[in-house]
Amino acid sequence: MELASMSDVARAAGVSAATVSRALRGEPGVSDATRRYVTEVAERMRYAIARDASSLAGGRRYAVGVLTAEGGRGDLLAGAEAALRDAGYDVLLYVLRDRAAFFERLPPARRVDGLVALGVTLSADETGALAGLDVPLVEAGQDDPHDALRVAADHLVSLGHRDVALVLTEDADESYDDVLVAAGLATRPEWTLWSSPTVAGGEQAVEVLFDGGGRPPTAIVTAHAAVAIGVLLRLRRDGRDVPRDVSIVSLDDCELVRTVGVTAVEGAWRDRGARAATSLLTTLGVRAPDTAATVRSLVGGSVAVPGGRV
Amino acid sequence: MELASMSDVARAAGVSAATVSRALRGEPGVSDATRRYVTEVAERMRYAIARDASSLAGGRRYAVGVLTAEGGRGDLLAGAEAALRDAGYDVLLYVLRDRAAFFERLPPARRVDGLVALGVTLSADETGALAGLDVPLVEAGQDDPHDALRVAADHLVSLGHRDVALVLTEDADESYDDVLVAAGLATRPEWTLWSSPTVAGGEQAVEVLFDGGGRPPTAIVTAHAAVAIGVLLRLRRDGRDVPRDVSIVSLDDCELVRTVGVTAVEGAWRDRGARAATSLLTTLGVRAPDTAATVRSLVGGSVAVPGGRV
DNA sequence: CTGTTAGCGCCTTCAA
DNA sequence: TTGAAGGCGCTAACAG
Repeated sequence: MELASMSDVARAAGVSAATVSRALRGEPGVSDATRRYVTEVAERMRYAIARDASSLAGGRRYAVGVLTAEGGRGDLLAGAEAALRDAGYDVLLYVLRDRAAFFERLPPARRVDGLVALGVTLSADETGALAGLDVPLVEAGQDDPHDALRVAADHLVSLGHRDVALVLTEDADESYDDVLVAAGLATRPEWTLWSSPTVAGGEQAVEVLFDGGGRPPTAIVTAHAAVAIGVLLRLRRDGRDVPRDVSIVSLDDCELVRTVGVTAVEGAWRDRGARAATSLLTTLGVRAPDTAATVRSLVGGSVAVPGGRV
Repeated sequence: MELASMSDVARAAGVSAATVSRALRGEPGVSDATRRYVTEVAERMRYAIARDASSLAGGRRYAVGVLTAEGGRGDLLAGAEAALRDAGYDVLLYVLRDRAAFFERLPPARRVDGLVALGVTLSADETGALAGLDVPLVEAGQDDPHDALRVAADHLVSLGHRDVALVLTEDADESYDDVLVAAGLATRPEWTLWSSPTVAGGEQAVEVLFDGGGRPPTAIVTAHAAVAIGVLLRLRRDGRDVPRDVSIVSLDDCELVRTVGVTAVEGAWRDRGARAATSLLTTLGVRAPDTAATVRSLVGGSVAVPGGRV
């Protein structure tokens, strides 16, 4: 038993293939009754369109290529995939290993309608090579976590925290303090630190925050997951209880922080991927389904009211 | 300037399209000279085959669908992608979110030559639904980490460890002890534990290993990354130095353990993904490139000679 | 609103 | 060893 083709459906429905095509794609020029009937017949026959043929005839491929780095973030990818699939696009995955070879051979050539680069920073030459494919390209990854910080700050404030320290990684700027201020928090210069995006960076940040003579914060927000882990480890080693003595929030949500139990702002990375995909879809003229629905909330157990019990 | 099509190449080379097709695909029936010339012309024109047309005409799609779970392992995916791409196959990514909808609508229908399920356990019904696609399916994820344990055990033995404890997760069986024996280690019943695949599980394992009256091990091997983290945290909290007092090896290599600095057996997950893909390719009749080249070694800093300094 | 007619770019017979 | 012809399943003009 072969899979049903469009002409099979047409025959079964007693119409022409063109009508089936129009009906199924929601094209105008088909009566409601016909469209309904054809749709029903197609479903009953479990008809699945042959994209190859469709692409060949229509010129559009209904596929986008997603470029990721080896060891890239899975949630970035998942977010993009979700948005693309919801829009009816196939997702061709390209994991960049041998970059030179990739940009030389350009495997996505003639295979995709657009490209999304997720968490890979493209050089000018590489961007130029991709331009040869003659399809739109969207890059994601340079986005900043202001939104996530907003969520975290609001939550901490609602719990009564007033003394919140911020451990940023190198690519951040002072504008993050503004978010804290907007949330109703007082900022202090010594509570905004920069560290390397590593566990060691987090450990050092704790030293700075608690060794100086100043008042120690009741909560620490980190921009990077590894830093959050470092903060946690150092606080514990110093005999401080998390979250009783100090709360921790990671703006960077990943398997790592979840497993260790650090509270993180959820969905930030998924969002980025989805936004990139949506942006590309818009360029492609597709009215992309709303992405705003992504949940952004806190998960984890490293946050409590300041100085008290949970 | 449009992209060159096969007939463009044919015209430029002064041959028929059929000859170009045969030459480029390595089909027999073309003189060496012609093949070389055609290949050269195609390269010069930067010809890229239109897969849509190729699939339509040839019946094979040169694409396989990869099913992954949301939040699935990136390295499993990367391993599969590498193997598939090396074999000239496109990789269609399907992140399973709404499983019911996925198996009802079956988006890969008529789009792939085969399916690889990575880290998703398929129910009988789901497998049945996929069978309707009439393409081969390979699942990966149930593989066991005996190989990784072998690497870890050999390394620990070479450092002089004799007392090695094993913290397995629920899906493991006693056969792991055999690997330790083969590596020249003495096993003891109380040194083989089962725990939940969580940080808490690792912490509890340490309690059991060190609170009992028996001799404590000098090294702990865990099958799961989160467990390794738990072991590390608990040992530290108990005032034991890692790796001076106790070495830790995680058979499960991931961002998590690397970031925290736990030694892990590298490449295990990549390998699984690649093996699954290779297996599928074999089913598809493709002589898959050798995957054995994947490095399997130890990375990280949580291992030292027993009882001594590094 | 619906059907008919041509291809889309390639692979696969079949002849030469 | 090569070329010519047909068709894969669908969409996009055209007619009705």
